[in-house]
Amino acid sequence: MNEPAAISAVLRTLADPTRRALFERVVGADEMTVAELTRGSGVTQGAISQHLKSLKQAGLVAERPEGRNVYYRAEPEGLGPLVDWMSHYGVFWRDRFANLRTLLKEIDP
Amino acid sequence: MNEPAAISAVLRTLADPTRRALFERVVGADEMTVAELTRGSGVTQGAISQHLKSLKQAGLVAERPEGRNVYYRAEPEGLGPLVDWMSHYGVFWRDRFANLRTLLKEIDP
DNA sequence: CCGATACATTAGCGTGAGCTAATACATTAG
DNA sequence: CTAATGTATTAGCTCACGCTAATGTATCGG
Repeated sequence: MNEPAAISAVLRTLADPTRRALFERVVGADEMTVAELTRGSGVTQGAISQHLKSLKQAGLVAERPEGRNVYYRAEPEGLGPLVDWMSHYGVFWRDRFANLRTLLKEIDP
Repeated sequence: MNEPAAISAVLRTLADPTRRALFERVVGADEMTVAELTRGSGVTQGAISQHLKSLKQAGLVAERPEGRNVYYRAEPEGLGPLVDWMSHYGVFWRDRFANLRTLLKEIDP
């Protein structure tokens, strides 16, 4: 996928609150099954599968089938296009760089 | 606006390709009128005004009326919620930190 | 004044997104 | 084998979105 399309895909995918919440839950855990993700989501299992399909196509999650379960995990590279796109507007980040600095130190002191 | 709503607004606003292109053009210049932004946009002036309204409500642009012209400029704080949201997933950035490091040095050597 | 210009707003149209309910398919349990 | 469980897929509904065309409003020029 070329970059502009990737950016559109990531933004469009994360724009939906239900789907973003789903992604955040996947991020929080190492792996989760569809059934676990359905519980407490407020929507049907079918809807969850559809959202996971979108997230997968956007490169934000990956799946690992095991028996009749399918475990989903977050995919690091998925947010890459968004990071790259925002890097283009780095001039706007200056007010927020305290956060980034903290983050940098925490990861690579 | 509370933070979750702000994130949704920013993501939803930037998800549309036409609107994102509009934002990128505003970022590229200091200020632009609606007529200038309409030229080469591929859509009607009315559509541009609608998109600018969305961008304004998301906090991504600001306006400065002057006579019968209205000058639009990019608004730094608008991307803040998105930066904050992504900071939460800093664990995913490691592959991309070269870019951020470069950016940091460039701004505060 | 009066026509032209710049922008905003509205109604209406077409399209796509998200949801449910139902179904299909594979796997496990008994 | 049969029933139950986990997941994906589909059809169909509703609704919001982006667009155009048209109109409204204010400002500038002659």
